[in-house]
Amino acid sequence: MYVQLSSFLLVPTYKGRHISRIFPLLQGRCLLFSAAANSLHRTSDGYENNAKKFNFDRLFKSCTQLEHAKRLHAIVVVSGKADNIFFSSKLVNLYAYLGNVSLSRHTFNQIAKKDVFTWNSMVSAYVRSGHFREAIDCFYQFFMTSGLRPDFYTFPPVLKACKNLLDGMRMHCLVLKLGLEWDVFVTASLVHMYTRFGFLGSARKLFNDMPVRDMGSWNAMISGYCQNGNAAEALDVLNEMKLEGITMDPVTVVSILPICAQLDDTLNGMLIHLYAIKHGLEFDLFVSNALINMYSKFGQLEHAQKVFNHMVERDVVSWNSIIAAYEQNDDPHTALGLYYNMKPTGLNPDYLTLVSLSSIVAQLSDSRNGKSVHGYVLRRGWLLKDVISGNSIVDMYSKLGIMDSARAVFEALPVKDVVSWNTLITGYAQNGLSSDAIEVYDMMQECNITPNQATWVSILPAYSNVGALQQGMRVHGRLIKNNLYLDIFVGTCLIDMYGKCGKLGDAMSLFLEVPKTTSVPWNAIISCHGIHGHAEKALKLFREMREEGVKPDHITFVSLLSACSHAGLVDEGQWCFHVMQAEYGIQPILKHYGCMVDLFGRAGHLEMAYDFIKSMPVKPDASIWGALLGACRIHGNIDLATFASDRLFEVDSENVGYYVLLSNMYANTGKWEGVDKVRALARDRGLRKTPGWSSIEVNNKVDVFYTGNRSHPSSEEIYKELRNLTDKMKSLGYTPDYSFVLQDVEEDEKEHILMSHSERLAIAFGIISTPPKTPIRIFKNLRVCGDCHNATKLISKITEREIIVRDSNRFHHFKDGVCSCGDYW
DNA sequence: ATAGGGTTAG
Repeated sequence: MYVQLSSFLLVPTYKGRHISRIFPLLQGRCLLFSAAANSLHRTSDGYENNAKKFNFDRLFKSCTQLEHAKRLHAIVVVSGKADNIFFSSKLVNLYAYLGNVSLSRHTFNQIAKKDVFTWNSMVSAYVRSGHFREAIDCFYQFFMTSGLRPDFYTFPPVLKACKNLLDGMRMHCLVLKLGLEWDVFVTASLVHMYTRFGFLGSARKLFNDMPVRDMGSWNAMISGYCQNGNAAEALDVLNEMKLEGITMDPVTVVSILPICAQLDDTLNGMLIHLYAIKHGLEFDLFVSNALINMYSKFGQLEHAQKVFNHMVERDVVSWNSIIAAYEQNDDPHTALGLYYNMKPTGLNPDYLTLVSLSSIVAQLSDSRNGKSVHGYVLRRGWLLKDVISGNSIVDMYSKLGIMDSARAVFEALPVKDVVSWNTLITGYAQNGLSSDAIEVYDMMQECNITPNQATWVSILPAYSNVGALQQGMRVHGRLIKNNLYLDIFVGTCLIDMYGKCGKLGDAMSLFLEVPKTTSVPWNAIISCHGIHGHAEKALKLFREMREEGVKPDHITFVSLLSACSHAGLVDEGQWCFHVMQAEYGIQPILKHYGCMVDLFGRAGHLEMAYDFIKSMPVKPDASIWGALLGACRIHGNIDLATFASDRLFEVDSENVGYYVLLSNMYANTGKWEGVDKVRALARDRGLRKTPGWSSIEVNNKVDVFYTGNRSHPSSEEIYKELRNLTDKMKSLGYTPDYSFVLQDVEEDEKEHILMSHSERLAIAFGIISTPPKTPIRIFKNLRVCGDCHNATKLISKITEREIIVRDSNRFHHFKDGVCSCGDYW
């Protein structure tokens, strides 16, 4: 027999760890062979003791690869043991354990006379390999056709396989019918089943009625509460357990740690860590993984890293956790380094590794590796199998600004959940493509997907961005119905939406309703007053915020400083800048410096602005020089402008706006060669002028107008109305200001160019498509043109309409021939 | 001989 078997059993890759413990004297390539042969021999010869010693169980457990299992199977067959229920059922289990359930099934089918153990093995094989549907089917086949009675070994796996409450309750009935509820394992499994479907009451009742509870029962109840986010109840059960003198085991610790993370309870988290050390659970794989995740959520990366370093054994979850820890705490470089360190360990990245990786490349703005990540996920088939993988790729492309790819991946997803939609909507909104965001949101509605908080938080800013007040109000109504409008994030978005759509009063009354414990809603309302030019009110709100003990953050001060600069409140702006550092210890960032330069410059204190730049402790970037340049344009200081623009282009700005600004200054002074120079520079750097557009919402629909656009259905009427208005304006003393025409063309042509600016097209469309005297609200993506500003004042007088124009900078409220900005902007 | 309860996420 030895000779016969040896041909099967040349095992070149076998890791001899388990076997060499059993056979310290036998080592080498044929270990498995010897052990198997010995074991079989003695068993069949009736050497009971030896059979136990060299038991097959150890051998089965030592099979770590499918090849080993197949060889073992061969031994069983060759030695005529294929009909032995024990060996065959073991093989059924083994194949399932090694991930090949079809071989399990095949082996199972070969068994002529199946007993309860055999059926149990098959059922649990399906469950272990994740084939829940098949497990349930197999169970019913067992129950209905085999003539055997399922026993208390059958139900724990079957209950795990139930994928909805109905299945679970049916099983519960069967358990009662078969009188198996006395078994701790069975009842604990029922408890777990009920918690999985959120039926915590039923679970708790079963748990309370248990006459005996083992560790697994306690853990089922505690983890049930934890996974449903019921931290308080989980802690109650934990205390009850402690009172009965039972201590936590690794499973309890692992269930409870995410709760500490969720509650941001650093103290208890560390106490449990100490407990784990004291009870020798420190090096448990699951415990360590859970600790890494918890410390990561606390933001304590050193602790997470320490746990990781001290681990004796690491699996994919360990690596995923430590990579995600750095990725989510804004350290993509370290995270990427860890990813590369993972490779040589021989562990294969799984889909969650790639989820982190996609976020890493997005944070690094690494488009090239973004494509590789996409390819990797695609090749593995994860994109089709798992929504989360797909969503993470859509998110990655959105963050990289490649919306076409994001859209393509989204379209190809076989299953889209609410997160998929949210990700795409947020992607468009964050990339400034508001109308695309709205279009996707409308599609989502048509597909009957129920939006959630994240949806509102991304669609509302898109509405405020194009001034879709009516649609925004519709969402507001819906939120009132769902009682979500007082949610701090949604509420803030609504405030922002009303503020940016010109309804400052509505923004304010909402602000009074939402909880105001953090700076978030305060920042929104302060910034809204700022863009409306109400700097005094913004300052008053800031004082109230201080009185209520809410700590301002750096965004609060950006809003305040910008409010002061738009209103020309130089002293107040300086006061804010001082308070920010002296009272709140907030170090100014470039945005704050930019606001200060703007504050001085706009008010005409160009020297002060320049001195301020020289006194800055950080290197000025393009936005700083851009602010100075903008001020120079307002106050016509060509020399300083030339100086500022030289500095500006030294720092290699990517912002087209500054090139346009400088080119405009040259154009205004007739220096066309300067214009050409700047345009060439922008072209060399691959920058294209942002096309100007204006939008207006009429009848729940947003219309967008580009400068000179004639493709609108009402184009004829719009130009007719504009010619009509221009005539009336001229009789009121309007003369076109050609300094805003940036092309070197004839005068007639210039007048036409001014008339077809996008803001004027939108206003004219508003006039012809709404009833007389209705207010008109216009949005412009760039700054409003100076000549259009003058013209709009007159149009508001001629048509007796309020015209509210929001540009990239602030609001202009035109009424009776004057603008709320007092021509200071 | 066969079983339950556990960590990572867009």
